[in-house]
Amino acid sequence: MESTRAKIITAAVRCFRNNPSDTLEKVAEEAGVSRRTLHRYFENRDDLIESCKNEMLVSCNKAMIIAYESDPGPIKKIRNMLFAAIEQGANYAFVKRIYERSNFSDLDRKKEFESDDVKSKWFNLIKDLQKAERINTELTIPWIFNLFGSVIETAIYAVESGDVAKNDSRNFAWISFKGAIGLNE
Amino acid sequence: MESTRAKIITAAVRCFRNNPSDTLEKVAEEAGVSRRTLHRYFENRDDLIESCKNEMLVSCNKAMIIAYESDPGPIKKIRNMLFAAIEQGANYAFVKRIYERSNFSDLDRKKEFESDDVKSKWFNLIKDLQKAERINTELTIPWIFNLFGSVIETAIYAVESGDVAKNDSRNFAWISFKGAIGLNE
DNA sequence: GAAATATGTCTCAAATATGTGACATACTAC
DNA sequence: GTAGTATGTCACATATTTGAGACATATTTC
Repeated sequence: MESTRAKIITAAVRCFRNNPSDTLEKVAEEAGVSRRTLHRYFENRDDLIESCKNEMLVSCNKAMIIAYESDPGPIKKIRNMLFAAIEQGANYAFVKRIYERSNFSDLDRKKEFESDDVKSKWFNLIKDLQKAERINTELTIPWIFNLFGSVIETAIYAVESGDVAKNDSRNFAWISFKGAIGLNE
Repeated sequence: MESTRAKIITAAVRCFRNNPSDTLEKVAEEAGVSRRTLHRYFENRDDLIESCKNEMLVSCNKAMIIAYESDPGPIKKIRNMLFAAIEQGANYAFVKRIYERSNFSDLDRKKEFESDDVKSKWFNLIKDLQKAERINTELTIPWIFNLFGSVIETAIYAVESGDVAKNDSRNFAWISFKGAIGLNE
């Protein structure tokens, strides 16, 4: 059974993702605990958000590292990382939004995130494919990185909104991402 | 010279886009007016947000209709609509986020937006291209629609974050979108 | 089943955000 | 320059959100 702490974090991620100003009352309700209990685990709002960031970052990184290592081929690696991120759903979306919104006080953390193992692995894969002219050489790597995140977010959102069936979504995402960077598998 | 009302709306769009719970104090400051003045133009927070929605919707729709009509060719129409949306920048991003976040009370408006002229024009363009097998037939139209919005948002964000130069951004967006839907120009 | 731990309920104080009135000042039109 | 309009400043009432204490109740552990 999920710990109370974990339940609260899951609830907070769901809430804050839509609306970063949801009240702690609502988060507690969503988690099925009282607000008083929430305060026993998290001193204040910032503490809660900080905890969400950390946990989600760990969760996403772990999933993507596993995906990275699941196949020796660079293209399969990238595909599986895409799938893993989509599978993370709300977790991934939360991290992405948080860093989009990040202000100066978050810059250190952002740098930390950016210099992260997973990201550099991903960068190297793309760099090599571009060097080998397997993908479009007009596009810059930062653009491709942003695009990768967007396609993932689109896939997550498309399912949540009911626009696209869950099974279709990850396939569409891969087809679209491949095409977008000019990759012929 | 921009009217005070317009200044406030512009500021509100910028603020609420990052953080929908920014205080009215901050919006006023961003607009360079006092909070008291803000309240003279907008009864309350809801009134302000409602006004932002309306104005941004009008602004985006107008820009995209002009783009639509700027060229007889369907592909150029789509490309120019993409460019127009990117050009709208914060305006477009605000509208997109608002509707992603929309709850039940917004559903009517959302439907209104969805049945909108611009969207149906866009849908028909894509539908025709797909029927003519000019673009990938595996992908569904709702997916392509979501993707279109994401690519636009990516282009806007990539410039704002400094990752990609402004001139590159819209070209990258078009290259990527074309590729993503399998369009050969 | 007793002790320890976790959670809920009720309560309250402090902080923050909001809406508005009263009046001063700046700007515009004529 | 004067009337009229727009805006700023200050003050204040109200509502909301937050954080925590005191104590009851439930759950776990031994």
